[in-house]
Amino acid sequence: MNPLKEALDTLKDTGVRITPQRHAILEYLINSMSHPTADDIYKALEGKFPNMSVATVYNNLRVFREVGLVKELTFGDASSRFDFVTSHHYHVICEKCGKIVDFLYPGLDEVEHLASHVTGFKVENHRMEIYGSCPECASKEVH
Amino acid sequence: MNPLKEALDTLKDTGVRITPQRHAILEYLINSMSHPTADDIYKALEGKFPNMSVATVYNNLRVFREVGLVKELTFGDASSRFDFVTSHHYHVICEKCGKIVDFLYPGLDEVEHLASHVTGFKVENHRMEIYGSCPECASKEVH
DNA sequence: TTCTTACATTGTAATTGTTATAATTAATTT
DNA sequence: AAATTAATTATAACAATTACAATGTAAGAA
Ligand SMILES: [Mn+2]
Ligand SMILES: [Mn+2]
Ligand SMILES: [Zn+2]
Ligand SMILES: [Zn+2]
Repeated sequence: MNPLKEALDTLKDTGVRITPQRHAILEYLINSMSHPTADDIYKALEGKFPNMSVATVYNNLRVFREVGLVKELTFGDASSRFDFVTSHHYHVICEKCGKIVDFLYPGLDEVEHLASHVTGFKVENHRMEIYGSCPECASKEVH
Repeated sequence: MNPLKEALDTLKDTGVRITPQRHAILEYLINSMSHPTADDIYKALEGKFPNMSVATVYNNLRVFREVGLVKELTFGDASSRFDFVTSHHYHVICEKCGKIVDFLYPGLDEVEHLASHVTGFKVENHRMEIYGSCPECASKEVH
């Protein structure tokens, strides 16, 4: 089944109304294959929805996050980015141009276990990102 | 040698003037043994420096970051936290009360290597945090 | 010392991403 | 259809941070 249809089913199951705006935001998240900001989405859809409020984008991204359809990525400096949730993965980020690349890695269970053991925390999850220069930016560096 | 003295030497070596405000901010960062926000520092020092501007705190934290004395920690939602740099470590964070605990773990070199291999990035560093409930909050949960 | 210049601090305004609020519109239930 | 509930819109508010201009301070040259 295609991911959009599946996402819409999730909304239906959790009693969240499927509005044209929500449909469009989901569709954009899935098709863009990137990690857009709320503003990216807002701008991308202003052709189709000239009257949509930026608050609607934020509201709906929060709704999607709450039902587990999207993951919010927060990289310190700038604004949040949103990732349509497929399988669990990490991100490799270019510090020069900001490019974000998905990166699969088998879960770091051992780290979570050790952290729990050492600190006494009930560990739920973790985040990890890898930073560096993408091939394009790295090649520009050496000139 | 004590860390404050060492930090002041670093400033001297890099040609950064040691002002009373800078001295006090560094001292607070080292002695508090925590991960304060800029505002925490500002409030903690307003007794000693009633006229210090919040801009001064931000300016100097940036200076300290640039010369490698402090690390800025950005956890999405709230404001940045600042960590006086000692040895490399990770953080375990309570999602209930916000407590932050240092956590030592041998470097995840393997992850960096694989990421570099798979994406072609020139990998520089990574970040990782572990999330869960601290012992106090976890015990409150089960009631 | 006095003059000069560079750096630092202060107070405040501006900026940015995000959220809150109230009014309006749309969808669902009765 | 009427009533109820949820969603959207427009705009104001907010909080963290930065920019800016004016003032203050310290080191170096004369
Ligand atoms: Mn991703
Ligand atoms: Mn720490
Ligand atoms: Zn790049
Ligand atoms: Zn806690």
